[in-house]
Amino acid sequence: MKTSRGVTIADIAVTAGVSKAAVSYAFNNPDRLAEATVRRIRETAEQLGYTPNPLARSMSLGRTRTFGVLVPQPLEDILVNPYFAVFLGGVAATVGEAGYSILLVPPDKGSVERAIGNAAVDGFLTLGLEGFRPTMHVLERRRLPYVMVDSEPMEQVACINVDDEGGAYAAVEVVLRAGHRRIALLGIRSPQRGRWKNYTGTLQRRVTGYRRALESYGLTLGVGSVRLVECDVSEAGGRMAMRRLLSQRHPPTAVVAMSNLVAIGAIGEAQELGLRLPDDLSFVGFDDIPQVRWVRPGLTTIRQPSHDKGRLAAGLLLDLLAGSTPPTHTTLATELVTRGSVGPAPDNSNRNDVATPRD
Amino acid sequence: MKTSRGVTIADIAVTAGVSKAAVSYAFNNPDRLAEATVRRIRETAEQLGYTPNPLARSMSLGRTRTFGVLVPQPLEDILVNPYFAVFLGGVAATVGEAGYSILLVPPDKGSVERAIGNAAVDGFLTLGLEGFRPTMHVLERRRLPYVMVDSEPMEQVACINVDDEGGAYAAVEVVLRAGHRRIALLGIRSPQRGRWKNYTGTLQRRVTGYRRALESYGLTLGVGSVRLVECDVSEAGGRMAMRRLLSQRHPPTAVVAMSNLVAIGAIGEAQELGLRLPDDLSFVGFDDIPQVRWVRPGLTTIRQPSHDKGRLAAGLLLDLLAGSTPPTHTTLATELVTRGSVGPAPDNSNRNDVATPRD
DNA sequence: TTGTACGCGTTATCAC
DNA sequence: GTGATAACGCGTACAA
Repeated sequence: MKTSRGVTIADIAVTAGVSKAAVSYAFNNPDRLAEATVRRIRETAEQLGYTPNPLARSMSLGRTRTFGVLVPQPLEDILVNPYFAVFLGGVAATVGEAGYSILLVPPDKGSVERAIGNAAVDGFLTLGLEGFRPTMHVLERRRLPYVMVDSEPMEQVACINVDDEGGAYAAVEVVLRAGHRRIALLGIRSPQRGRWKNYTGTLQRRVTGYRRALESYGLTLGVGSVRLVECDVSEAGGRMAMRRLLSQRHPPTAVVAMSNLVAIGAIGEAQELGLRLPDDLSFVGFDDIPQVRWVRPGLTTIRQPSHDKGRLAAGLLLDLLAGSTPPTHTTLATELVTRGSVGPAPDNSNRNDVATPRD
Repeated sequence: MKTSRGVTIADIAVTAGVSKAAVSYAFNNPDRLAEATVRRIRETAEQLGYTPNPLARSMSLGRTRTFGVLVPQPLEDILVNPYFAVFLGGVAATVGEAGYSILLVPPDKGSVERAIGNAAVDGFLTLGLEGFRPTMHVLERRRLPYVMVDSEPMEQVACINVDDEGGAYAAVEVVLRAGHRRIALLGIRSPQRGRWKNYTGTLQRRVTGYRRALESYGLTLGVGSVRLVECDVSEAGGRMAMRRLLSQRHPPTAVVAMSNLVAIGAIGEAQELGLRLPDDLSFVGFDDIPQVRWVRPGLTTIRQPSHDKGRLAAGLLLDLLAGSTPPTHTTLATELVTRGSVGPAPDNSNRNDVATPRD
């Protein structure tokens, strides 16, 4: 039982003594009506406190002027990372000009698929999907355009990615060059639970970059003192991982993280445990969150253009919607930003390793 | 001309040889149908690649399961502030459990009112509205429940606020106690363009707190070397303001900002200009963004529970929607967090002021 | 299980 | 040139 049926176009039509169509025209196509009629209709609408029902309008028009941003984790987990805000800012900048809104679409009771089905949007932007097969299937079913960001590039699917492999390669190369051989890679918690050989998309590309860099120095991921540890993408996740790493027999002398947030957490933990940076421990991060410049020592990091990713992805989605473009693939460059968090490997830190550079 | 009319409930009805109603029941009320029928309907739905249209469903049910978060500025401006992400995280935590989504609602071509009209939501959360009268009018028209956060408390309107006045008082008191008399207050760019006597809501409460603290030391805002400067809520805004302040004849010895982001920008600028903290210049911030702990020296700040604001606001909106609660007002406490950014006023810094404490 | 009214605005078609 | 009529979009839910 509804207590207050909102004022509808029909109410105005009756009160003003015109048809529903006239009311609609008075707002959307005033030229078709006599000026006096338009005025009268608008006045009665004003008096009755009429507000068009956006749902009904969307229903008729067949579009919502809303884009869904699909994320694979609960929003409260993702929002802690400024990286997401930067990306979203890029999306918003492009989408806002076109008069579109942004619907945040986290998993519904753990299911990304269910969430897709419930979202009243004109298209989707997906960010960092890992197990993307079933998700894509549902996306295709909805017959809505979508752009995948940070995923595995697929034929006929619009994708925006960055050069993760190159960035990852550069990140590890930095510490290898500095003489480090006991290296911990701080990954991102994934459905694969550490089995990096099963990675896809962004994670896979990064691991490939790591491995290539390691191999050029004769090292192998997972062998000896080079290991990959998955952790929550948060400061706490970095701290926890760091604590575990430092409690081991041969703790790493360098830490390469897939996320600045994780790197900063790890740095905080290391510092609180009395280690000095970069003398005792070196760090490399990944991302370009603006706040990284607040930390001391400066964090050497792989910059990726998150804001541009958002802008481009949103622009591409608008193009797809307009039907003016085929689904394209774009890969943006990453860039090594050198600051103070990487130093030479401590003396004698490599006594357990025989690896030497090949090149 | 549509190229691909999506599969609808009617298509399935025809193919499966049943009525539309049966199809609907097969998904939402299977017990009313024979098992075999349900199975047959679901199978044909599967084969045809049916996806329910969320718009049509919302239309029927009269609810969208979406909340709109109304912000008074373009999203890309607001998203740079981690404060917003924290707030949104609180909203998401509460709203997600209830199966609701979040629609971000920035001004549409500069108009908050237009944006309200276009949003297909069940209710609104507003954040930091300044010129709120016309906005409220439009909100009321839509006859949707809404909760105002960081605004001027109004009768019959659900509001969540923090003790801005107390927080502001404490912020200024800290630097007054430390002997500072040349104090710059870094405000937030508002439609009032610096005329703080016209402030309402959060800004008004903060200025009131500032003034009360100043008065207890015989100082007056806007007189002598105590001034309020509005600036963009961003690091750049803080930097710009700081640069201007330091170029004046009698630069401040203490800076009290309404935002940590602004404070950090100002600190960065001051440091780059060769000033040492807190010896040459003291700073106090406002907010509780997590990343504030990354800056050195530690920023003394007024902590406000942004995450809780989001949680409570969303919870209140859910209650309003359920009709189980009247619109209530809640004020959360603020708290002074002392770190290293406030030091004693430099000697002879007060030679231009005669003010002394009264109490 | 079915038929059908309903929610609400848009727009093509038709009449004056 | 003005305005009305009615179909449409798509699922839901009540009466039969």
